Amino acid sequence: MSIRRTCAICPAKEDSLCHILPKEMLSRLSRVAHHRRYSAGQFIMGAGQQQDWFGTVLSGVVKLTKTMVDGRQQIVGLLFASDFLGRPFGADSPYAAEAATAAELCCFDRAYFEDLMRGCPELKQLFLERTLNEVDAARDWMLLLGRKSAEEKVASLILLMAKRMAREMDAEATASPPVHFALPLSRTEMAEYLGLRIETVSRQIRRLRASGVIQAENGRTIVVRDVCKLAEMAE
Amino acid sequence: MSIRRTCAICPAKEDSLCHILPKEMLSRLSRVAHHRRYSAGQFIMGAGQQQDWFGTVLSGVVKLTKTMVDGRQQIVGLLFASDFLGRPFGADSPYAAEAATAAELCCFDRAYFEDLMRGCPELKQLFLERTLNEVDAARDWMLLLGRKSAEEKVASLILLMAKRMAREMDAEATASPPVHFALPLSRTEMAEYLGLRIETVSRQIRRLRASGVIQAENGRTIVVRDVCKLAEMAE
DNA sequence: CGGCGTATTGACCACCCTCAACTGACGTGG
DNA sequence: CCACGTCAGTTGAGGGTGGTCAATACGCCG
Repeated sequence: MSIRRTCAICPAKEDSLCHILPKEMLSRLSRVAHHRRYSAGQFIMGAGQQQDWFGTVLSGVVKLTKTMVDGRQQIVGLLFASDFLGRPFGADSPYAAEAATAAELCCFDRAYFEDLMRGCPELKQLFLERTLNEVDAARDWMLLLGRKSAEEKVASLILLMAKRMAREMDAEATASPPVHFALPLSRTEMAEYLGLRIETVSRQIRRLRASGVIQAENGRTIVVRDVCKLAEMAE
Repeated sequence: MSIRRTCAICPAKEDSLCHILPKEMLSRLSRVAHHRRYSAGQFIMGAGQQQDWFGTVLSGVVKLTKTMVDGRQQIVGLLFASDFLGRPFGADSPYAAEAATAAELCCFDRAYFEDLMRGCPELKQLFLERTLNEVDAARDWMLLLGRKSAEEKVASLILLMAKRMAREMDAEATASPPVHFALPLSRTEMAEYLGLRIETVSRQIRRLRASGVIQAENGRTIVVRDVCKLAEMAE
């Protein structure tokens, strides 16, 4: 049994959950997996309803959101390439998933994947470790939301995006100090992730630009000129 | 092999991680487990250092905190009876644990417990599900920190504490609408959990009292007169 | 009683929100 | 080709929520 071409050229490869699967299991999984494409802003899955599939992000950025009855919204997580989307084992996902940029997912049947975890302790172990990391990331963000100033929040977010987006690009681009990338989030989304208003985000970005730490050509492209300074501003 | 008395009378029993262990495993675990007592405010484990043991909370409340270099602090989680404390599998815990009230833990050796999980899929499964719930709880709190007003924040926290503390008491006390309990957190700690200042918390509690939703005899005891109204204020 | 730590209360102020106008990019249609 | 609408982002002016600082009250204990 050989691995299908789709898996052999998988962009998430080494970082994905499935890469630890033994060859024959991966081969079988690849047979039931299928890809889905979403355009920016497109709805992926809803809050409070159990989805019959899970997915791995192959490209693009997916946001997880929570919404209050009166419409206030908070982004509670971002998924980049190789991240896993879905809530296995019973409970339904308490948040909605939406494509922040154009995105591609590799999807597999819910029951199938849960069986796979039961049958492959290594897979379950890896998933568990990822979930533990998600807890840590969420709690890190709690510190940001609860204690940081608007300036620190925006600096932290740009730093986070720079780090994660850099991986999607060539290694050489990552090495050279002035990091150059396209923001995967709109101002509105940045605000929703940071617990701020869009105007505040806009003003803080202006200040960062004025201080020479970043350089923004048009609204969506950013050059981080001084990563250290930015990290320092993010505390 | 019989189960030791310590486990037979365990206050966390049905809700603890270990309750799904088969008898003989539990029996062996109980032999290596030992209890630790902490007084309110006492330090339990540090951030960034790997502990050589894990624990289950038997009584009291434990807080998990993150601190910035300049001293700003955020509580990122609360542990009540039957909750698990520790970060298995490699990574060190990125937050500190401290007793919020007098607390008692049931502790077991790190390596031993990790082996136990490897040997008992049911245990690992339960731990995984709990971890998933922790992610959800952390993200719920992100919504609170990012989007709720001071009034909603305080109402949410009192509601949360009322729910969790009620379990520690008699079932009859839970049933009757006016819930009566002792706050496990000081004003400072409430503020650190809510991303507010102590004075703001104090003022909001006063407003809740003025509106008749709660009733506070001395600083640390609270009676929730109208649970529905409180839930409504928390959104 | 005095001392200490925690909580409350008040006065003031700053940061961020709110509202509103404006700009620029893009697409459509006359 | 330009007029027009739309949408995202920017900028400005003003206001409110929650922070800051300081004084006071309260509970606890020696």
